Amino acid sequence: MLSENEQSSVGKPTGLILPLQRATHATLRLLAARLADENLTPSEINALANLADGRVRSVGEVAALTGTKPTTLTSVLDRLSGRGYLRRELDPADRRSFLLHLSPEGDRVARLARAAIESIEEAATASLAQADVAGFIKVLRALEEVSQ
Amino acid sequence: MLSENEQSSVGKPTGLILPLQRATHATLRLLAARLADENLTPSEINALANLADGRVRSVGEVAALTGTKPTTLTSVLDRLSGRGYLRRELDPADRRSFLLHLSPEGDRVARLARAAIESIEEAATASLAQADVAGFIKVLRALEEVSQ
DNA sequence: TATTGTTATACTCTATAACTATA
DNA sequence: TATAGTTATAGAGTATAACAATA
Repeated sequence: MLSENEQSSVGKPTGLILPLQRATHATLRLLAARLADENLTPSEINALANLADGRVRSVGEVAALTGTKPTTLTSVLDRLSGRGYLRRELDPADRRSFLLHLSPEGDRVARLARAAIESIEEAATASLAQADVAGFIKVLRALEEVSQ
Repeated sequence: MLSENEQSSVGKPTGLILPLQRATHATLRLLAARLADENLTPSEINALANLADGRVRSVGEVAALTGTKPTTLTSVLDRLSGRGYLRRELDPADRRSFLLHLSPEGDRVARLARAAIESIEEAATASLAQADVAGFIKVLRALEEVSQ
């Protein structure tokens, strides 16, 4: 008899994507709850967290980092911009493109988002081996790669 | 000087949740594209795939498996039911609860969804070690657990 | 001609609150 | 009283097509 994780023959990788979506939903909800004071939606958190390192990025770059399309980002950026968290500035090097600049207040919230994310990550991986985390990242990258 | 992925002290697990969301977006889109003939949304695919093993489940159970709330599922189930893919049947053991039964056609589509998922999983993990996949699952479970 | 990003548009996703039926 | 699930409602997420500006 085989256990649930070794169902069939050799290393059949069943049950990666469904748990992936489940975990994404769960972490998204927790994240929004932890940041309830800032009243941020998952997409807003995601966008801010991807700008939290202080680097200026274009809309397209943030779209790629969040895994969405520029068109999806527009309304998110509108809201963040409306709150004064960031502003769009024409890229002098390519005037079709906008560079996203965080305001000091936006930077504060972005750091908060990043900290909340790291706190969850640390809690989750505290009792796991480094090799497991490394495997996690490898599989994630592979899933991304085949999904391009 | 430290690289971006080793910012602070020891094995700080930075960069799990952001890539998680990115990979989720990417796989969701690929999945919908692969199943374009069936015209299914990500949530419909997710629900069906979680019923594809032929087991009868309640709305609440599928909600837990997909990582959403029952209220979110209602419209998804309405659409699937409207297409004749499943029907809600009162649970005789608890008449507040509905059991979800796939029709033969629903079962066909659910298997298709499951197969598409497995195909992506196999492509992604083909060149990875079993230990990496095992680590992936462990981290996923841990993230879910701390996010309850 | 091709690309960046927005606008217009159309659905889907998501959840809270209120409700019904059952436990 | 508590729980399962729906309905009503409101807003956020998602993408395609059309467009303007720039490359």
